[in-house]
Amino acid sequence: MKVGSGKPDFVRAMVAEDMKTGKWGGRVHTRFPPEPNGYLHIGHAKSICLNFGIAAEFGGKCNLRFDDTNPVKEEEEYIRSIIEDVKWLGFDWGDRLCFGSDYFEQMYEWAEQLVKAGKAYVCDLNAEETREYRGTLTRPGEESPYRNRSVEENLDLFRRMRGGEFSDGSRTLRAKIDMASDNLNMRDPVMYRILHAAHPRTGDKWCIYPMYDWAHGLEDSIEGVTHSICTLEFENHRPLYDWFLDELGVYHPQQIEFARLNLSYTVMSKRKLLQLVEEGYVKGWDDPRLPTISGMRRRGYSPASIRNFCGRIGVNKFNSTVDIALLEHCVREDLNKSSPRVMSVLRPLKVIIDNYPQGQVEELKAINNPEDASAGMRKVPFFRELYIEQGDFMEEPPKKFYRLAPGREVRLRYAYYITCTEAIKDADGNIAELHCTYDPATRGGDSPDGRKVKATLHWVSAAHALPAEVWLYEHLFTKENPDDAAEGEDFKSNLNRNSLEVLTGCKVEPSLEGAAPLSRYQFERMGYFCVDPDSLEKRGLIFNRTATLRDTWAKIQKQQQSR
RNA sequence: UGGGGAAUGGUGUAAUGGUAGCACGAGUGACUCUGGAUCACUUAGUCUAGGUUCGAAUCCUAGUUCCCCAGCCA
Repeated sequence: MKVGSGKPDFVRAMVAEDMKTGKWGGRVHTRFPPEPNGYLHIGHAKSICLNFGIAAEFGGKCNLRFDDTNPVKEEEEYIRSIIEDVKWLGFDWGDRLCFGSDYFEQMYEWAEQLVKAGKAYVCDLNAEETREYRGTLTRPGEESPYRNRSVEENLDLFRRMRGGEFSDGSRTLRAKIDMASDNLNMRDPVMYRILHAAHPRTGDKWCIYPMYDWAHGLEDSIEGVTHSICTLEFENHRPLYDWFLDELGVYHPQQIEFARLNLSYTVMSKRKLLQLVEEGYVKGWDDPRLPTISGMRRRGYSPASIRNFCGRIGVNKFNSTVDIALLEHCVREDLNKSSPRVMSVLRPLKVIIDNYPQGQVEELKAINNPEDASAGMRKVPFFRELYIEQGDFMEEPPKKFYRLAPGREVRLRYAYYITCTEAIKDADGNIAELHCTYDPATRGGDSPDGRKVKATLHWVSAAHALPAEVWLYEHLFTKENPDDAAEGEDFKSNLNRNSLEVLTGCKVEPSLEGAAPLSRYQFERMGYFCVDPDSLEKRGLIFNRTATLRDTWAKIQKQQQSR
């Protein structure tokens, strides 16, 4: 599957160069290595598209690998969701579903090898002492008093660590590198810590667990990865990645770092997403307002639109924030071509066609998708009583308002021209219903006398419409950069209070009867909507708004108001 | 103030010594049975200062700004 568009980014250029020089024997093997401690988000999608995309483009392979080396943070549920999300995005790892934990035994043997070579030692410093000995950014560290234990003692202690003799945090296995290194990662990094915790996959077999720096390169090496693509913050870790593999003398992949994705008006860090979920600011990991893959799926994003987005944003080595408008553009672009049109009234206003025969029903032909002739036609019922959108009528229309008003004629899409004769108000002075007349000669929506109208409205038959609930979403945050908060406040203070608006009493076209969960539609003139998975079991039809359509009138209104 | 990275329109990205291009956004207009879509046009950029060169986003020097690193997280 071709994911990228146009010119190769610097990673692809590197891979292409390696193919030319035969560095890896003509092989390309990447991996997507999530830690199962949260749900995947659009930032991960960038990495997924990069890794799987490169493999596909160069005739290579890409593994899905869980970097599950920390049992206290990782859960089965996350593994399940990650598998589902990567698959949904359209990628295939074949039989290469891998787990770092499957290599624990091999990693342990390699650790013993380093101990025997005098390159690793058991250290009795606790966490706080370790930190003190490490020094600071500008001051070199000091060597641990346990640094020069004999190989025999280290081996004995390390085996007893594995055997469960010692308590959590009481000892570590450390690489013996250089406490004076400018790179803090090289100041005798911890390889193993003691953690008497059950692991989702290995149960209680282990009470020592490998650290990322020790484990990751080994996982890549074992799997025969050629290009180990990770994010920028690991650039400082590459010397360590290389050191372990070199000291072991094993197959040595190349680590390449790229910048993670930032998106305006949202947050991407797992920590912040977890906080929003746990503290109830959103309804769960799959809340449609979240940039999680599951949230976007529920919102109505298509896998193709996400892949397309990832191909457009590029890959680089500097931090940047992509305008969320580009993401929205990508969904609209895809959904415009693929989604069936339907007429739904979100905020209904009753219309009575006074001169339309009582009890009569006509089935009018409507086009399912003007962008796709193969989508065919459908019938929509027309009736004496209808609903139109409240916003499509104004008693005193301002300039540039083309829609219905007293005495004005408009077209009902695929139906008739109607003219408003009277607006009935309720006790509070709100418009309660409209009386109109229709012109029978305009059946289907065209006037034989060539008469033009300025507006075409969507509508539903009051007798046939289905009730529905529609959830409208706006950006989760009011600020482009949610972290831009006042003194003493954090990103949560920038949460958009209007990010969700629940509309009840909506009226949707009868053809939507039994619409499948997650199916996507364009509600004409209103936007793209997706059937919420909770729909059927709970309160009947529920739709999530994926994106609005471009709304020229809303723009004019805004301009008029700001004047 | 140690080390490692990086700077191109509002935003994201091309141009590897030879016309600064594309996309999103914004604006204007055309068209339209979705004020949708589509199409056309416009807008706006090489971090700064020197230098090399016929010619610099690209090479050199100095500076500025931003990001990452002091978890027994990944």
